Amino acid sequence: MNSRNVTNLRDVKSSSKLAVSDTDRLVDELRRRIVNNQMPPGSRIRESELAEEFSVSRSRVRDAFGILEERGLIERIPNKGAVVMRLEADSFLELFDVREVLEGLMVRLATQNTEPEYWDDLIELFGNDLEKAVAENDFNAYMSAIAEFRQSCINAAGSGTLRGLLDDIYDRVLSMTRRLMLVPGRASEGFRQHQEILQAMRSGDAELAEDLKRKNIRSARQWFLKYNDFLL
Amino acid sequence: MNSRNVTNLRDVKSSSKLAVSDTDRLVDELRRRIVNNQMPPGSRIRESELAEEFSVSRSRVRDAFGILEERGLIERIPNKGAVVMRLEADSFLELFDVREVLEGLMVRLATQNTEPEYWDDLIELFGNDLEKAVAENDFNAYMSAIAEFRQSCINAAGSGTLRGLLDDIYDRVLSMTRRLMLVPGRASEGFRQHQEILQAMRSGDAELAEDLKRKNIRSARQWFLKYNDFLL
DNA sequence: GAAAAATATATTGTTGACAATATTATCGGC
DNA sequence: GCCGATAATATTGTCAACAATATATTTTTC
Repeated sequence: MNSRNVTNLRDVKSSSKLAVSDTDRLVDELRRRIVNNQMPPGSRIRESELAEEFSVSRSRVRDAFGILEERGLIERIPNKGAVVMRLEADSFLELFDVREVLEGLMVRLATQNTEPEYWDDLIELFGNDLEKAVAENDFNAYMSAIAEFRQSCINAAGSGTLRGLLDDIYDRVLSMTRRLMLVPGRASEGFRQHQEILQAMRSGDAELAEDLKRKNIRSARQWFLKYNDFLL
Repeated sequence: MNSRNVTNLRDVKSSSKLAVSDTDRLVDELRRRIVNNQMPPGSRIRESELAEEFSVSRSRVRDAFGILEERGLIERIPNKGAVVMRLEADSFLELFDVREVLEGLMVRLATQNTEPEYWDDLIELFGNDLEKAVAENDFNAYMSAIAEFRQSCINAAGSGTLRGLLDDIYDRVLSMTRRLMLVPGRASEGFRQHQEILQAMRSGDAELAEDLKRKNIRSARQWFLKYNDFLL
């Protein structure tokens, strides 16, 4: 967190244009590459390479590495260098556990803090068109819809603390989320679950929404467990 | 999270003796000073001062600042320096919200992963002696008991991811926890709640334990709300 | 020819010097 | 005496050279 309060780096950057340092840019770009699997887990990253590519001094790269390390995206081994963190099955299960409670909290707060109409746009987004797209395996459309849902919820929840925690976790599970979507049946189930959650939110039932969101993550966890041989 | 997997810095350091860098030591000491209010919120911290005091180069201090910043303990303002983060009432309420779900998860997992006997020591610790101590306002005894409870739960839960999140939050709320203890009635209520939670854990009822822990945090939140004029 | 030792190379870790910026002190005008 | 401009100081930000460490290569020895 930089010129920031309790919320984390990205928020402030997106809300206040100025003061994006070299380090911040580096962090952002490396984060992008990691979550897009352009730098797959286990990849070695050399400081000097990046310094040259981005035309910055090695110190900046070093600072960026420090932040990425603290976020759990890379691992630094003294005198050996940095490698993209490799997540094991255990870690994913742990992440599912914390996601269950945190995303549950997210939708509860979001529901409590908004008028029912706030959700109409999302309900429309999760309508027949998207259902068809999901049925036809258009995962990009589904992914961006999920992302929008997530973003709207975080904004509505209005907790910088929660946003910070969720953002950190999100980076670590994104690639897995995408792979999980490929498992036959998972996407359409997830779609339906999101519809149900949105209905609960629209009707203002925060407790129900929380419960449904938790069930949603728990079911994703089940699919992961069942297919983790293929997913990891 | 450093030469470390998903867990965070402190864990690894405490489990593997070697490789405690200057930076790590600095982070630890500064963290201690901040949570003990030796450096109260709003305090300005100068890099060169610390560099001299610890006989390290300013770069190390800088690295440490980066980590503390990412953890939300200090705020860095470009070209102006670092100040200890000042938490507002809103932030505390946000922290209570996330604590509620995360500590709930903590006791649920802890209960699931242990044999009933695991909790006997803690149950004894939270016995008549401690009750008397609390009644006589011996807050140090109570604080360390709470800390032990917490640590046992985290260990039993066995999730590095969760531990990392809780540790981060802990640092930010410790000073508030201590102040809240001074409010007449809060300490003894908290004590009783912990006894109940321990009973639930001892009997293996994970769901109940989670529910009780959540109620525990929620009641702390209520007290905070009621007395925040005095607490902040 | 294989294993061990010694050398060479590459990469990370650390530092102190310098540049950029903000804060404080000084001075002159009214 | 007070306000604004300007200089002096202090503090953070950046960098490039050097040291320490690990890895790869070559040489030596049996």
